[in-house]
Amino acid sequence: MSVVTPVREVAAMSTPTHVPRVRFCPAPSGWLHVGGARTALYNWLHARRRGGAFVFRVEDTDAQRATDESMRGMIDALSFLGLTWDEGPQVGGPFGPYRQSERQALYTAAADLLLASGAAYEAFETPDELREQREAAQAAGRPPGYAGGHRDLTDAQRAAFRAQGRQPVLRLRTPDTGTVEIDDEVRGTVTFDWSEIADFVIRRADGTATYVLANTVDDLAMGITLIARGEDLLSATPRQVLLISRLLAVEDGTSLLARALASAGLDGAPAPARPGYAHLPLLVGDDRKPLSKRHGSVAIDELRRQGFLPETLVNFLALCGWSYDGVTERFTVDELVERFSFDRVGRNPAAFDTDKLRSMNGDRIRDLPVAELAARLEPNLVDAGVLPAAVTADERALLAALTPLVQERIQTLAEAVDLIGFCFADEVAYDEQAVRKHLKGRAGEVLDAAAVALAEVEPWSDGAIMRALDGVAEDLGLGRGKTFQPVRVAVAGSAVSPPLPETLAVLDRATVVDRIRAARPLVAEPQQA
RNA sequence: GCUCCCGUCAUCUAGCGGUCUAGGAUACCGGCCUUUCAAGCCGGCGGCGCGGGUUCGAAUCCCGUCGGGAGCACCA
Repeated sequence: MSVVTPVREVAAMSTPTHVPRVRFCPAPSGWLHVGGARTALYNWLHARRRGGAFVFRVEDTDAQRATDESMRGMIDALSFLGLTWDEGPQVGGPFGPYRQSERQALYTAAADLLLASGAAYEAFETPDELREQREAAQAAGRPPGYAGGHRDLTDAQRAAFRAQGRQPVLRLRTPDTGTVEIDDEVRGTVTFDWSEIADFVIRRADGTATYVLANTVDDLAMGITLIARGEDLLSATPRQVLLISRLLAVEDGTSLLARALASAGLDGAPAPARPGYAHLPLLVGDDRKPLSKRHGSVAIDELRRQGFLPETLVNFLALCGWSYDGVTERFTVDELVERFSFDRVGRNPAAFDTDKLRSMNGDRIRDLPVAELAARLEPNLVDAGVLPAAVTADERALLAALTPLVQERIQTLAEAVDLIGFCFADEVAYDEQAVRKHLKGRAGEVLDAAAVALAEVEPWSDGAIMRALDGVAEDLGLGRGKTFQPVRVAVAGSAVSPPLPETLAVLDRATVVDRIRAARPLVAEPQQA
């Protein structure tokens, strides 16, 4: 399906709201965490549902923080989740480039035009002076925002500042009176007083664009119809709304934005319109504080490494702030696309509940076809060093046989490592506690008898092994607990493993018998013989 | 300090004036099952922040209050 052409047709009909264009625009610093992924997901879902376009734009205007590594991480994480973008890095699109570092000429042109039109003005305060003003204002109980000191400088004053070697920033003039109403798809109408909103910087002294400018210009230039982002940006919205008005202001038949686009030699959306808004509730940690590294794993890549399935993550993230009917919690991606809408998004912040995530992941693991699960387990076992990078056919066959045994015992793929790692190891790593607890008393007799019984049992199958072990138990007059556990510890090194007969059956008889004999000396004999 | 947002079990959430002695899920507790660990099944614990209104009737509407969060940057 083409996601680009319809926009032009729609623009021609001047009803741009029919085909939504949404975007996800992270700053490439750090990793994609669950909050960002949730924002990306909601946007993606919205675009997919209405046959619109999902635009991925990289906001790397702050060269200090942006890194290529982070950029790759974002791309990998989105790809892992299956959130494919229609326009953006790697795939291009009609309104590129999609990295803001490559669009500076556009912001410069827009800022120049804003200055020429009188919407913006030059301010010469240094960062230190602004900090002092802010502190003084705070101390006096006044709002800390810019007070408008350089709003109405004369040419002579500006020249004097320049003569001192100062470089000005550009500030946008905000109204002194009146209100702005923001019509938000999740919050309804939110009203702000213009008097609360100070003149803000759109271009830094070094000539680069700030977030508000770059972000607003690009949303317009790229024909974005709905801006869905975190609630933390709600109070920045009036400034963007104002900037949008200034950018869309028409003079001599062309908008300021169109002129900026032309002078930068870039293509923009044919008929940019004022985008709508949807401010998503914050995703917080289990302590109700904003998510950070302290909250364990909140990076998508880390969750992937731990063995969370992308379909679980997508399902779970969808539920972090959105609900369908309050009862249904299990959704396929297609069902989400079909059902998602911003009007079902809640307004209160959601805590990221790892326990529930694990539970949902376990459910999905259990529902996977065995062969599929085995295939997904493999890379995790390789990462953990249980399997070599080049997995042999034998190892793969063993994994396939083991997979049904772990399927209902793990919540994450990584948990399989502890459960069946011993099956692939050359040597058993004995858990000290397990040895102390189970290799004592009559365990020696059990191991001796089990070694003999298992060396002879025919066929080498779980049923026959079960009967052999039961025979040992009966001969010694012990229960299954007292017989199975010593054998389990001898073979697995641990008191916890998948069901014993089934597990032994998939291993070589020789391996099993050897391990039982090798463990024999570990048994602590009773003090009195 | 100012502005804005939010407030149902520990957690996520349903609820849009009567069907709510507030429903579901996770976690937790107990039982069944049982060779360990799980899974599964059954049962249990547990909540409308508070105070005023409006109304025959309020978790639902209004006001206040308290609490939490975000923003007020030459960061995004």
